[in-house]
Amino acid sequence: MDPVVSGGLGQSPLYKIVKHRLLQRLTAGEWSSGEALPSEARLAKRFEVSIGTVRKAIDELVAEKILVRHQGKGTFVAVHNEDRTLYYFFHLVGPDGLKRFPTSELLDFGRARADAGLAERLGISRGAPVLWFRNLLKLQERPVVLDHITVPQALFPDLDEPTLRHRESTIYALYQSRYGINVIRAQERLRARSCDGEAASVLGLAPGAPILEIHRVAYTFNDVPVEVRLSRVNTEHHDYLNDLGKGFPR
Amino acid sequence: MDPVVSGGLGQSPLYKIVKHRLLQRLTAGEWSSGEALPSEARLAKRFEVSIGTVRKAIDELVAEKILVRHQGKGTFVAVHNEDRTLYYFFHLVGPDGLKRFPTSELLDFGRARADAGLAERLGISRGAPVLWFRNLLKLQERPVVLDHITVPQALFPDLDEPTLRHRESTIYALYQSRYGINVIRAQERLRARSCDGEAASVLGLAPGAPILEIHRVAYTFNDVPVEVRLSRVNTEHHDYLNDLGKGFPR
DNA sequence: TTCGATTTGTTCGTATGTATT
DNA sequence: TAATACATACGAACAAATCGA
Repeated sequence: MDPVVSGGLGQSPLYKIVKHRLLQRLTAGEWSSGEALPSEARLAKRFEVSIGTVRKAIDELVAEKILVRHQGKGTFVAVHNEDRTLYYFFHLVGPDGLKRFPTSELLDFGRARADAGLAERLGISRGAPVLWFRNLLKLQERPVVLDHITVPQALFPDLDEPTLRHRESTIYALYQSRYGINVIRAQERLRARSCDGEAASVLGLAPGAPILEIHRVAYTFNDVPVEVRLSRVNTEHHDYLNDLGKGFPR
Repeated sequence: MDPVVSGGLGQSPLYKIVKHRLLQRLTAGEWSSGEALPSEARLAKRFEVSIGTVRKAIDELVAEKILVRHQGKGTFVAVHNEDRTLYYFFHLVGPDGLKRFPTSELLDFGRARADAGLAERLGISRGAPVLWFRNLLKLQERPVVLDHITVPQALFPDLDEPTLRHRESTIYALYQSRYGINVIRAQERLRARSCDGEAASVLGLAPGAPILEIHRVAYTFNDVPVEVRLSRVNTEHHDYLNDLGKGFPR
């Protein structure tokens, strides 16, 4: 049952197969975040292909921000701690158009079971245990985002309130460093809604004021969902910035 | 003043120089939209580089959706008429998550002069003549988006109301086919706001209802701005869909 | 239908340049 | 300085898709 022969990618080009095998090793945790992969020459030997074929496979993984190359040093598993990836899933900017690092405050933490909708979005069974928590993001002292985040218990066995509260970096960096889960993709759906009373008071808005709602599902390798998140954003003083046509070199 | 030697890219790799020269020819209109470029072998001869170097230059232009390759046929200037690019700048989906082609209705058309803010965003001088028009988009008979669009007069010399009203495809396809202007990139800033009375009536909402405001600046080659657009979106029944981490192959 | 010419796609190999340690 | 690693550039051969004779 070698995926090279049987898997979903029957008659694929060699470099796609190499890419797939690299993804498998990555998923299996052979190289953890921040760690260097073997050199291209070594990988070429291991997979018994030319170095150019390995490069082409890595090219795509770099384009997908799963790997990072450094000339003279090596190829590394992308880390969510670094400037390059830190703002990859964070789109809010002030009037000046610059992204700033938000401060984060954990509000609640709890356990529950997945209802039908949640189960479908998380790819788990109905009634499966989940963890949820609410998080408040502030930009320049001003409360801006109220997040309600839900994850499958199974993927984050020992995740609890103090772990979340005392984390060092972003939530996705925690997923990565502590649970080996790499968020590499997300789908967001944005809409304008009226603010309910509680969110209003947290965000410093009048009840009924317009807010931006963002429903996000975050995925790891192979499109496996790992998190569902509802963000409610006060867009009085900040915008959601979206660059179209910038997912390319330089 | 050959950019290879002097231009902004002094000591660049060869393939970057080839890419830059291709962009120049594109801007100069040597190949118009939908047209085929010379074969890679011919381009390699013309630029006196290897075919691999030409391929690497074209690779990036394809990643930027400026060119499209078809095995066995050739390399073509991307056209905004096709499914692949049609929805590139259109992000609204219904509850099912599927994009549908909107119907478009021109509401107003007029001429004005650029104020300070507009001049800055369009990269023109204050007081320069501009054209503006409002456009209503409907999805499944329902009015969803009210666009207020402003462009520099200079780039669209003979653009008038009937031309806009009787266009065959999208607005960007018109820019491309009639004025040779390729919109390849845009920056959008989204926020939630309350709806003013007029927009409310056009969009079938109560005055003061929350709407999604999208401020867009659209760019052509070399980051030259060509259009400023304010979209007001009724997100009662439609979402703005944003895929993060999908700007890559397959 | 078949065949051949053309064009892009894949794979290999090699040499050299540049950054890091 | 030397060794290592990625980056660039070249060339060759064959595969796969397309199109017209």
